[in-house]
Amino acid sequence: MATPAKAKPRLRDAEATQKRILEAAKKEFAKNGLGGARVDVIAERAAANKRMIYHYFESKEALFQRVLEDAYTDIRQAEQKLELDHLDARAALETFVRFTWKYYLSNPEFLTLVNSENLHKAKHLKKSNVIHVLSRRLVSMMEKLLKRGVEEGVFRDGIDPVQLNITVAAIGYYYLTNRFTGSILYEQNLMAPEALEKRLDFNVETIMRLVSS
Amino acid sequence: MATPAKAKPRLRDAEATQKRILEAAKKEFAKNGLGGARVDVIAERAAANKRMIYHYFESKEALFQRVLEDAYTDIRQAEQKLELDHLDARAALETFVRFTWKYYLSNPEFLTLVNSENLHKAKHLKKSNVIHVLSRRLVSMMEKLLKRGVEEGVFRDGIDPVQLNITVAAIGYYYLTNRFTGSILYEQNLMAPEALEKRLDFNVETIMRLVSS
DNA sequence: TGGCTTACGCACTAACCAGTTACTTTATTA
DNA sequence: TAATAAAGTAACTGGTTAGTGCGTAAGCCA
Repeated sequence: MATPAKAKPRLRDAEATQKRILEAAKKEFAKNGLGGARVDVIAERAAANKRMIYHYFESKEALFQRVLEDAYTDIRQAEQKLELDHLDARAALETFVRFTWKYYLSNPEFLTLVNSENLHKAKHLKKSNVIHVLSRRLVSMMEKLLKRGVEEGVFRDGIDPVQLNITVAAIGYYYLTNRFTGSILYEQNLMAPEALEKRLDFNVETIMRLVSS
Repeated sequence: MATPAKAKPRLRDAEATQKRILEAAKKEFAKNGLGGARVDVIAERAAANKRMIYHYFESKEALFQRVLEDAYTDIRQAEQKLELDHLDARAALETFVRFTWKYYLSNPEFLTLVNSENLHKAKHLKKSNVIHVLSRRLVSMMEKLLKRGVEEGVFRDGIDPVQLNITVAAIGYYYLTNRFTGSILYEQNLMAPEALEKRLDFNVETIMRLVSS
């Protein structure tokens, strides 16, 4: 009754195995980077045989590309679900800043995967076809939001949506991806609940002041 | 006359060999991360024997720690050389923002080394002793600058110097470390001279608006 | 129910790589 | 100048790792 779709838990389930491999791979790649990740570890954590990884995903690098694509798809889909049109421009932008922060905070693997991909000069993302459609939606969302803010008289004119997107990402991403070195340099636990709250407020302030007319 | 210190270019020069190893290691670690870096490659690029690396620097990880310490020392020293006290608060802060950007731009290895260290949860930086002194100087520099700005009546009161430091770093660091994925996502070359200039101006604007009274 | 497709697993290999052993060569100093 | 310390080298080792060959059995369909 509770699980109508998967009536019989098949002993052999290609789809489920692939899902387990992808999930394990995301964790392993995020933890150790592409180079440091071990295929054997992925197989073990997926409760699958290593042979299966090469059966479903050609190679370690092809698997990494798939994990990366899935990660971008996930964040871009979550952004689209925000439905910022229902809010006035200022509230919408603040919602977006808070969302971005929370997404990074609850999906730290995303940060590490992106870092790893940049270490490899984005060679895997280059091969991907799904990426462009996703990010175009994000830019046009920000474009509309900025235009609306100008019309409402609360945002100044002429702000580049790409620069703003990058900045919103940057102020959250940098803090969180460098949380370990940051905590040592500044001699405080940057991941303490109060510290996180403080940073999010600071980020909202930064963006609001940046766009305000 | 031109080189008074090193009269005879010795065939065997411990100091010079160590320097060559450190320089080669910085490049290799920055290019491939700690895990992806190859000790043999470092030895070859340093025109030294691999045994020398273990003679001077115990292990691969100890060498990485040393490279990382040197990198932090270099940027902190460069910051101190700015002598921001000679400028009014607004000019001083703008100078600092522009310096930070230019430093990252001309020392991209720094970004990758820090990323790599965070992938390893800052385990090497934890062992370091020189780091704290360096970063305390940076925070107090920003503290003084903010205080001066308030006294001049150009900055608002109550800005956390650590948050500001993190933000100045973030808006430059993120753009540059993610230049490869960014160029694909936004379908433009983020490293084109005009794009770089545009970003730096945007960053100055972001910080100035953030602190303005 | 027998035949065929495909999910799955064991055990291997070829290459790689951090670190070491045992040695030679060069410079310094008693 | 002989002794000694330090710089440098080549070849090796033990462990690891991405990728594979080959075999087994589960599920599907005629």
